[in-house]
Amino acid sequence: MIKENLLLDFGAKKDLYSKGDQLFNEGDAAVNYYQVASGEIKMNNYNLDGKEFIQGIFSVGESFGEPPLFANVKYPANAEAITDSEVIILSKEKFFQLLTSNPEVHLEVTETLARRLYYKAIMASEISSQEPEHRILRILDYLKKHVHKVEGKFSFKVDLTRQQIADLTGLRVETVIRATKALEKKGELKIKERKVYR
Amino acid sequence: MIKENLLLDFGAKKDLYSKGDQLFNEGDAAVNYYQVASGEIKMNNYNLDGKEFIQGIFSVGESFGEPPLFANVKYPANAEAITDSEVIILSKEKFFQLLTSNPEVHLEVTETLARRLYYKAIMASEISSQEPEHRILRILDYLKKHVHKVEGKFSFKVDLTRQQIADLTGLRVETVIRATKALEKKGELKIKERKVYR
DNA sequence: ATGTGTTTATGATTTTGATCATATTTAATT
DNA sequence: AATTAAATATGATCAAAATCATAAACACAT
Repeated sequence: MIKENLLLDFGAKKDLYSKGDQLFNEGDAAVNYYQVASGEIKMNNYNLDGKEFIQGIFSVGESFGEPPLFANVKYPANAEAITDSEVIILSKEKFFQLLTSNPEVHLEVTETLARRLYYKAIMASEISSQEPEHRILRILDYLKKHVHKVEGKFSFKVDLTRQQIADLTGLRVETVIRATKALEKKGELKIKERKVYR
Repeated sequence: MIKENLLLDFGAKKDLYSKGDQLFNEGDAAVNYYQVASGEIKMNNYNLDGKEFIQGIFSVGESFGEPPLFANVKYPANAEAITDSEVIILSKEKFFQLLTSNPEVHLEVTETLARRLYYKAIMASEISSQEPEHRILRILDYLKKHVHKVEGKFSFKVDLTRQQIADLTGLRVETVIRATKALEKKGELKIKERKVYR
């Protein structure tokens, strides 16, 4: 996260998006730095049979879509507003100016990328093989520990639908529903008013 | 990749590893920057049932294991020499000194992380759902385009065993063997003297 | 209060990749 | 050259998740 004032100093603008709006699409060239000011943005892919895969969900303070700015590649996924959202946008050129004149911010950005890489590395190995129950627990544990940063049993209320969990894990809704029930029976998680707690 | 001389200037040392040697293990704290001088290093995980998942394979000039230096997390995977290898090692402190006094190198490191993130993003969505043939093609196409950087049909000789392809995609050897054969029949790839060409 | 859409739920069936077993070919080692 | 090990190959069976079908519960808008 880069301080809002600093971004505005370098000419960033705030944009409003309504639920369902697309910010950019897979294959687009990357020309901006994006940071969530309010609401939630998801990055996702749709594969050939129309099935969605959610790369990540970004909330207030989090940036997204920076890697292609550095790597000079096209966006590997789409960005879509999950809820009505405000997003701070800074052009690529000005973003790099900002980094050059603020090395400590550059280091923070690198750290952000490193953290995301860490997440992807873990998910890659978990998703590749493990059974459904394993995949679900790993995703939930990651969100609990690294995104929402809460501790204690069942202290994390998972604010995702079964469908979204499916899209994060590459499973099917029915499988997620059955697996979460099985996990509740095993005491790995709680289900209260249809919401999952971990 | 950071220039060897620059690394040595900052006090880096070269170490020799024999095929099969472990450089670090999942869960270890990250204390060094690593860069391959010769040979090949892989980073991998073993899941509960002993199945291997290969996070990446790094050849001469490539660095690995940097993210945890920035993100202050434990290694998410092991590092093992695939062949006898020489590796340049620089301590975390000196690595950061190097970055601070060489901002352009820092930018290159960030770019490396960004590229790897791009790869992981693509793989995550491909691996999550697609059928085996799809997964294999995507991995091969990525290696062809982004790692070996060759163009033209069947111009890329895949220097991986069927087992390694399986470990990269999260599939089983038998599945990879059958899928590659099916792909050859479809004209998507060539098999010459047991080697796959894409 | 009623209707509409979304999310969760559950059973039956199908499909596909994993698993098991075993064989053949090629490469490495003595 | 002979032996051993590694990699590729292939058929048969099994298991598990996807798929299909359908229903119930809930959220919300009118």
